[in-house]
Amino acid sequence: MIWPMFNADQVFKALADPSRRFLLDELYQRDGRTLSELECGLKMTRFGVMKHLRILEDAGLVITRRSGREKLHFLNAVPIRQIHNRWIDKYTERQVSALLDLKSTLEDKTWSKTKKRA
Amino acid sequence: MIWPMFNADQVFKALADPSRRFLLDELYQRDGRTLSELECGLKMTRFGVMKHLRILEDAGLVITRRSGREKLHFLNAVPIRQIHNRWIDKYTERQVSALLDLKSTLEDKTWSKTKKRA
DNA sequence: TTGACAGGTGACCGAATGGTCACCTATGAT
DNA sequence: ATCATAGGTGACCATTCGGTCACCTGTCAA
Repeated sequence: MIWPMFNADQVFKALADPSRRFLLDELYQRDGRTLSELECGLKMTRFGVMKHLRILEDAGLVITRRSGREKLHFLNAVPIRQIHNRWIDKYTERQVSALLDLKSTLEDKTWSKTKKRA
Repeated sequence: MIWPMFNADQVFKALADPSRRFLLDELYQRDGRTLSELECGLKMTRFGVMKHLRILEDAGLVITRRSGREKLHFLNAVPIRQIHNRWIDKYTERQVSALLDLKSTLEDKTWSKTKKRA
């Protein structure tokens, strides 16, 4: 059987750049975007965006499909989950996720939904 | 209320280096190690390891406690879970984690527990 | 108290990274 | 056919990053 095997180093390196995380955020919000669409959100030339998308694709965080002369980009969450599983076992997961659920509940009550992301 | 707020950029940058991921692996296996203990596992001078631990600590991935002239290091999984939550919603989580559980089950049956990590 | 041991700082250097540009290929509309 | 549009490549440069070293601080034991 052929499972897509993700190179941990590539995944982490890919996630290390804020522009690439922004691209993942965009795809998380809506899949299937083209290079030109994704280019709009970043103050950067097309070539920079292309380079970033290439790195995300090589890492397996983004999957692409050609459609005519366009290239559609899709988010793949599997490598993210693998990162999670590396340092969080089933037991710890319950504690940590409960803590963060509580945190977001409190934030929604007291403040507005302000999310600070880099 | 004072919640420990993690800077996303620091966390991802911290995770981008294989030596630092190795240090987290070590602490995941057993908490409360000193610099000297952690130094042994890496082919690097003490100063390099110290720099890496500093970066992990600043990112909130490692928490430290002084004990006499020693400094004990502990793994903190919360930022890892936050990464997870950024791109994996509750619905996707079920699919992805089921997929990875199946994957590891199959691997345990067919092969031995070989883990390739960078 | 003095020496050995655990930890810490700032400067420094080679390697890797982010971003741009000149230039090229392929697809679709007219 | 041809021209605008979407995507792609390789070289190049400034900045950042990983690692080392000379040197310093603090703590425990004899």
